[in-house]
Amino acid sequence: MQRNTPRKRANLRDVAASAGVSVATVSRVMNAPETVAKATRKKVEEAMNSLHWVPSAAARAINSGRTRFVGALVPTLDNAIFARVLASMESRLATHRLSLVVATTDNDPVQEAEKAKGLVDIGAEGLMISGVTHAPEFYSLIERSQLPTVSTSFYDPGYRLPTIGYDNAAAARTALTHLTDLGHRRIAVVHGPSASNDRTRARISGLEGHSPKPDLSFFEVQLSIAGGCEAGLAILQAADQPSAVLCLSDVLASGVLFELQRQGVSVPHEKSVIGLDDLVGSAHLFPELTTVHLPVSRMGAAAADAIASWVETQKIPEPSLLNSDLVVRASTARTGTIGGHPVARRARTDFGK
Amino acid sequence: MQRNTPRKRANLRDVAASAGVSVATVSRVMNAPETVAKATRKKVEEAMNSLHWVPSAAARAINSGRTRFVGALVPTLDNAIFARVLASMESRLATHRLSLVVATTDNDPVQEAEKAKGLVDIGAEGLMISGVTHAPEFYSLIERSQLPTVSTSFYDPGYRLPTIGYDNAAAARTALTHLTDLGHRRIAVVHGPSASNDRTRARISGLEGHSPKPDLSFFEVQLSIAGGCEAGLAILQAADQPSAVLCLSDVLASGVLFELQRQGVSVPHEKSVIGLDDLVGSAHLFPELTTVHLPVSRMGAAAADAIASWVETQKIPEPSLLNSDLVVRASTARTGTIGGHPVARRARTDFGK
DNA sequence: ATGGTTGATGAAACTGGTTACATGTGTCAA
DNA sequence: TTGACACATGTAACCAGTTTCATCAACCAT
Repeated sequence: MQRNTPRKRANLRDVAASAGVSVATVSRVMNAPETVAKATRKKVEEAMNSLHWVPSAAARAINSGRTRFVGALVPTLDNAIFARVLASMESRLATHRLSLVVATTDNDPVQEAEKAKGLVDIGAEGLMISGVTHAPEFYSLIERSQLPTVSTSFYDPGYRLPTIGYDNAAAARTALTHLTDLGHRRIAVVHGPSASNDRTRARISGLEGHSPKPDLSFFEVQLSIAGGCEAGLAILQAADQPSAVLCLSDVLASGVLFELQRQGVSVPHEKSVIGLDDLVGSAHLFPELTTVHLPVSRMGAAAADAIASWVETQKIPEPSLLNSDLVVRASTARTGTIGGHPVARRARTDFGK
Repeated sequence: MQRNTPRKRANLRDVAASAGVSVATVSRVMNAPETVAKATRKKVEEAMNSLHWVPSAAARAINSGRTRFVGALVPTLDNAIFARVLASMESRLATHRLSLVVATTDNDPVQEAEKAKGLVDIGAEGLMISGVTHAPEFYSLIERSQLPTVSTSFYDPGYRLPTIGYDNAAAARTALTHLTDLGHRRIAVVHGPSASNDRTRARISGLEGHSPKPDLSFFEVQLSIAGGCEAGLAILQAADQPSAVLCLSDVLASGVLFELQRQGVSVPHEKSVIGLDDLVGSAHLFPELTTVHLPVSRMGAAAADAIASWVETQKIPEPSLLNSDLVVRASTARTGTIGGHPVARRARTDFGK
């Protein structure tokens, strides 16, 4: 029973005519109801209802100059880390009565520039991006449009855009130090594609010049659980077996963990594994993953606040460094310690029939 | 060196004046460059640049009647399943030159209605929602605004909105049948909050009246890995130990898996575990998770297409049923079989130093 | 009765684009 | 030389709202 009337949507004038008032009065009913006489208001509201009138967002926006939404450009939604950032950003933006438009870039600066253009075209009031590397077209776009844009996932007060993030190099170093503190010297480092990801490069660079100097071997795989599995297998087939695996991301660490178990290698007894991110699930893996916590929720909220205030006050927000910290759980142990770790492979006790 | 000029953004008239042409010509340079003489075009482009002019999306929208973005209302971004749906939706929408605005509802119909209102207010051209249960205000909103809205994550051709999804009851039944086929009769069912989630309820109802009739015990926990762990522990403490655990979601299954391992219970030897969703990581867990695949990527893409076509042609799309299928992996085994499964706890072979 | 104030409403200008239509110029065939 | 026509450009109306300012009636104090 489709009503095929190519019904032209009613507009404010139609409502005004139908209610027998002026357009100004209708507008007032929307924006300042208390200034309209009760009887008049009622008439207008009835007219609105009977015409199924919904005000045009565009027409409002043209007057206020505000569209009330901002865009976020993230590499992918498949990594829980970005989902987390967006989740907290979205909820914080909501408190500023702002909505969030999401665009994924697949780590490709060209796609990023295109999607950014698309966001500007549809009227985004601000932008959130991830990482330091972007296409020249991207920079010229935000330059000419003077669009409030904050860059996240890293911290650099000297960057051309305000940054809100953590020190990736330091986070990686924290993880490495934890391993060397536990006596590990031969360490496998698992990381995602470094060519297309500056944060990965920053993390790798944080491993340089460490003292005591460890013997690092690098494994580059796709940034996914499957990639982690792949790395886990490759590590086991290497000539010199490392005593610990340092994963530059928790998803990789999860994959490594699963694969080591699959291959019968006990963690942390035979090998320690450390991650970096601290995803919500990481605390519940088996064994519970030792990792470096990255404050991504706070980062999302901070980015939301920064953009909102920039949009509202026109003042460029200060860059902000969020600290990351080591979370020691059950997947790392001192070298040479066999069976000594309290949580790992706890014997089954009194369950079962 | 902030330029504190409270610079009013340049508009089309300013550009026209600066270039010494009419507004129509400037507009043409934007929309039909080939109709403008080369020299003129150049003049105009220079004026645009020097004034840092970016056309107002709102003003464009007011003429075209199009804002070029649609909204998606999902319970949360923290569950990988919704991240997946949104990811595929976003990329498919991009092919229709549409952007995606994301709003989370936290499974709360009131929040959902509010956020929906927000999306309509900022001009969303269409909406995607999840699940069958919504607030009356929500329905009246989409009714009066006549907003193209598709409902996902379930299938019901009789629903008031077109649905694009799978049969939740059937998917759960598929999982259960797999377990009974393997000889399991005493089965623990782990699920998320049912009160606030109709899909969970549908899945539970799919378990009813099964033949052969299994002995089911239900464990309701938060829909998270932590919740799964909790359920895993609770199951082990139950009086009658089930031989299999049916999780109505893969995140729960992951948690159960981790916890069982932590407690020294071997899967699938001592207990089989089956999930429902088939998240990308599930294939790589240890042991690889047997689950029922839900075509969420296809669903996201289908929803994007449906909304796009509805917006463009004004024709209500047909509801669409996507089928789900069993994916047998390593976490389930026949009852009574000890050590017989090929993948589980394979002995460590020739690795190590 | 007069003037001042308040409250409710309307007329019209305005936002920043698009576009129908009009105008003016140059080229070419008759 | 003239008419036809294409091409480039301009004028002004238009989209759907908001907002300024004016108007007018009612009320109250003088």
